[in-house]
Amino acid sequence: MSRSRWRKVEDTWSCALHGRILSLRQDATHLYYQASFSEQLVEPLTPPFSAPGSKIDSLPEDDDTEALIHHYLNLRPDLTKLYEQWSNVDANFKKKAPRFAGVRILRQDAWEALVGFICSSNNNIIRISQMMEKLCSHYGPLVGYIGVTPYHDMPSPIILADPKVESQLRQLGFGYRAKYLYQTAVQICHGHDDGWLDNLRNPESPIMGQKVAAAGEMQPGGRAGYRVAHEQLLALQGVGPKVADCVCLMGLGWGEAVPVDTHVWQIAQRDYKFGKGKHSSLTKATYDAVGDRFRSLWGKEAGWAHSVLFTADLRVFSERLSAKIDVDTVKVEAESLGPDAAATSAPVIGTKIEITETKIKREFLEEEGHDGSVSSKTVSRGKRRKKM
DNA sequence: TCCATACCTGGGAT
DNA sequence: AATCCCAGGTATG
Repeated sequence: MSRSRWRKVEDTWSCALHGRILSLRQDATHLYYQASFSEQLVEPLTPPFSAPGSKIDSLPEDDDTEALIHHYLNLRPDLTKLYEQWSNVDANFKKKAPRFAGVRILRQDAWEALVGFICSSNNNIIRISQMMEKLCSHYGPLVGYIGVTPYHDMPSPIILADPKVESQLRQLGFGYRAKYLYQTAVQICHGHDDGWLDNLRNPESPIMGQKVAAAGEMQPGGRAGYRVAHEQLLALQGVGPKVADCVCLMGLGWGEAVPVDTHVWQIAQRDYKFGKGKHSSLTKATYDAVGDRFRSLWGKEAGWAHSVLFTADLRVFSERLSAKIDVDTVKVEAESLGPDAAATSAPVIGTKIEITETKIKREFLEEEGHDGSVSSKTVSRGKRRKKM
C-alpha cells in the first residue's frame, strides 16, 4: 500500500524485484508478464544452486519469474471460498464485499514492508511513494532500465545503518521519518542476528523455496508466532501497533494481523459498534479489541477480510468525491484511490491487487527489447550477489 | 492506562 | 498571497 515501488507506464506496471525488472499487464482473461534480468545483481535463490560463474540460458524452465509472480501476488488461496466463508459469518461483509472480488494481500518482502510503513505514518500516499522512490534511487542497487528510466531495488538495512543517512534522508524530504529509518536499520543490523526479521515470518507462508510448517493454534489475539512478531516489531523506532500489523500482514504472512488505521477505525465505529463507552477512542486497548473482534469474526485471515472492506470503503469514498466535486476527474481519482486504485485499474500496486483471471500466460521471452522500450539481458544466475 | 501534543512535508482549501 | 488543514501514526510526558 502505498509505499509501493510499482510504476505505471500506459497499461503496464513495473518494479525491480528479486534482481530483475518485472512488468505486468492484464486484459480480461490473462495476466501478462515480462522479466528483464540484471547480469550482476541476481539474487541467490534456493541454496544449492548453479556453480559460480556458470551461465544459464534464459530458457523458460530455468526462469522462476512465474513462480515469483504466483508467490508475490499470493495467488494460491481460493478467494471464492474465503469470501463465502466471511460472508456467512458477517452480513456487513456480505453486503460490501461482492463488488470487490479479487482483492488479494500481496506477499511483500518484510524489510521493504517495514520501511514503507514506517514512512507511512501521518503521511499521504503520494508522498510515501515518492519517498520510497528516493530511498531506492539514492541507496538501492540499480537493476536495469526501461527506456531511460532506471529501476532500483530496495537498499539493504546495512546501507541505511550508516550514521550519515539520517541527515541525508532529512535533506531528501523524509522529515522525522529519517531518524526512524536510520535507527531501525541500526537496530536490525547491530541489535539482532542476520535473518532476524524474516524469522518472524508465519511458517505456513514461507518465502519462495522454503518448506511450509505449522503455525500453531488460532487464538482471539492471534497465533503465538504472530504475537511474538508484533511485539518484537514494536521495539523498533517509528513502529507502533499499526505499522507492526502492516508488516505482520503484508511482509510476514500473518493473516490475522489487523492494522487499525484511521479508515479502519471509522469502519469499526460505523459498522461494528465501536466508538462508545469503553472503546470511545482509539487507545491501545481499543486497538487490540478491534483486532480481536475481527479475528473472532473472520478467523485466521481476518487481515485479508479487513483489507477487502478497507478497499470497498475507499472506493465508495472516491466515487462520492468524483460525483460531487467537479474538478479534473483523473486527478481526483488518482489521489483518492491512491495505491488501492490497483483494485480497478492495475494488476498490482500497493498491497492489494485484483485479477480477473489467475491464469497466467507468457507474453515475451527474455530477449533484447522488442521495440527498444524495454532493455533485457541474458539471465545469469551463476553470479550471486553477496548476501546482505 | 489514557490523553494531549509535537512532529516533517507538500498539496489543496479557505 | 498567506495561512490553515490534512494525510493510511508514533514518541513523549
